[in-house]
Amino acid sequence: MIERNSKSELAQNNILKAASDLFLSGGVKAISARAIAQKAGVSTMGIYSHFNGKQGILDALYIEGFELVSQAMNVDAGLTPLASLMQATDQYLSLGENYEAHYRLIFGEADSGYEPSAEAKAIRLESFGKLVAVTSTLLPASGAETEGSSDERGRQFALEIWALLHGFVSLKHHTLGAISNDDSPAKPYHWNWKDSARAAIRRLAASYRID
Amino acid sequence: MIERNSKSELAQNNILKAASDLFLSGGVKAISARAIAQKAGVSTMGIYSHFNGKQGILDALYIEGFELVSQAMNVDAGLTPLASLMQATDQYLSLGENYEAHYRLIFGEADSGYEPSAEAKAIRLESFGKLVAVTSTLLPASGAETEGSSDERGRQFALEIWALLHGFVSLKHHTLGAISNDDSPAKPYHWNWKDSARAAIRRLAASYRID
DNA sequence: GCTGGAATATAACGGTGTTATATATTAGAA
DNA sequence: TTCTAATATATAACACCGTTATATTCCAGC
Repeated sequence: MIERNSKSELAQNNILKAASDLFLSGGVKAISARAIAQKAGVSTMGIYSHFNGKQGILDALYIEGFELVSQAMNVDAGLTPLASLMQATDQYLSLGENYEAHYRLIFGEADSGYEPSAEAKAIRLESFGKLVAVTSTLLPASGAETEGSSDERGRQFALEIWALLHGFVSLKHHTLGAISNDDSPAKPYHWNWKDSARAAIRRLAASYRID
Repeated sequence: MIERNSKSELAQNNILKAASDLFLSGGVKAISARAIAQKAGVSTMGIYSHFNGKQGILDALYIEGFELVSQAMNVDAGLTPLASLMQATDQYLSLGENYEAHYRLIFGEADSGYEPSAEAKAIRLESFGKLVAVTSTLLPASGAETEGSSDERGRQFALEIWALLHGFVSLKHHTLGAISNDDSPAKPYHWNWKDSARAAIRRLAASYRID
């Protein structure tokens, strides 16, 4: 029984590792069922018996991606609210760069036909819940009645943070990649997209009176 | 000569109209070469002789999308800077909803293998240039030296506007769609993603002292 | 009317996701 | 230990995809 589970689990682990490796190096185009099966040393039917086909493979990678997003929210203890926010910002921007394949999958830029499973959707909702919880602790106590309940204010803040950061990462992938000059000052505008994103986050923090 | 050009142009127009119609109703999955050819009444070879294949079809749709983005920046004359900004905001958010297929294509959520042609990239750069020009006119005169040149300040503002709006539209497509309640108050959080985006833009405008 | 270039139609290529079918493996019961 | 049934696997095949080779048709110009 143990040996049988080990063999089946071994096949599953081999398949997922093969999928992750191919995905990190070549993106979604690199993870055909045939390519994964060949790299994992199984038959294409194994992708279906162990993982519900491409759907299961993409779900697993999607969940990996949201685990990375959750990890980006972990900051050092003892920092000021602004320092915490800036550290999480840098971690998120680096995620968008260093795990580009996972990032693109999360935001639908990998396989337009992919629809996350219920389990995968639950994990992304958890990620958003964690974001709301973490960013709410950064907000100063609110006094003004017009700003709505602290729950609503916390969620609006979380949304603005995420929309702004994701906006920069996505624009970097599709529009600004041609004009960002992380490495080359010869490009037209001569600016750094990450510094631009950091400045935007600082301005947002100031508008919420975080310092 | 005229009749022959008309016939060739007729074929091109039929192909592009077929592609746009299928794209608007079914997204990128609906625009296979065979489906477009059948709907346009030509052979698949016609997609290649008139349009350089799928590349040319996607380029044409991509350009349509950026034309829509540029149109979203056209606002009524005589408005205050803040009213102009809010009108453009509403137009952009509606674009993300009503032309979802085009919007997804622009931001790489349609066909991960698609790389815009040089012509298409030039048109998107024009779009960004227009955004910078339009939003710069909304900024009050800057006095503080620490805020950088007015060109840099204008571009940073344009980027923040676009990152924020695109961030909201993209999150709506992929994460917040499950929790937005445009139509149904039964969903968990009971809020309106567009109102949230508007509030974020107002806050950003205030931080740039636009009113 | 003929010729050559352009356009078109069709079938085929090599890829994809998926699975039907045959075969191999293995656990459990007798 | 043997047999059976369930599970897993390997292979080939299906239908679809983007693309194009090849044959045929159309048409402009001489």
